[in-house]
Amino acid sequence: MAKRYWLMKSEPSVYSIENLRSDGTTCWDSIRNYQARNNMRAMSVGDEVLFYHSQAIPPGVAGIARVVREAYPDHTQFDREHEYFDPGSDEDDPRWWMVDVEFVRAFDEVLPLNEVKEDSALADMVLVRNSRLSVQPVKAEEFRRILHLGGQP
DNA sequence: GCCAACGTTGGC
DNA sequence: GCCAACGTTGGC
Repeated sequence: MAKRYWLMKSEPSVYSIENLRSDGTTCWDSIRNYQARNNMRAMSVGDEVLFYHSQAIPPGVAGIARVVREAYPDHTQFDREHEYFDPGSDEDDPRWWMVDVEFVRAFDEVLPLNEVKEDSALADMVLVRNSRLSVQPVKAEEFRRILHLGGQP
């Protein structure tokens, strides 16, 4: 399977690219949206991820991560104490899944969403067309274009 | 804080 | 299966 590309959103006040830098690797838990979950289940080890800061000033692409573990059940759905506990999920047939990603690098500066929106080559990005989806596919040429706009080699 | 866009729930 | 009501996301 050829390498694929994705974009994953995180609120930096909760978990930023700098948190990922210091952790090295993290599990992408607490996703409770079927489309986002399906996208995570389609990921392969080695796929590259644009790490996006939402609810930030400015919102935008903050860096790059890489998938290091394919989808496995999200433990938080079974944790009664957890905010995203899901009483409807069966341990033998879990509803929610997550992947592990590792830090690759941070952009020197966040590439702001408005610059993405202004770039005609990126007009069809899911990010531009459906601003709500938190885990989304990115085309190879879109990924390359984002890196270019973000000042990456 | 507002609100548009989207997703989910539940009555019928 | 439709659709109104409600909830959430996320830019601004």
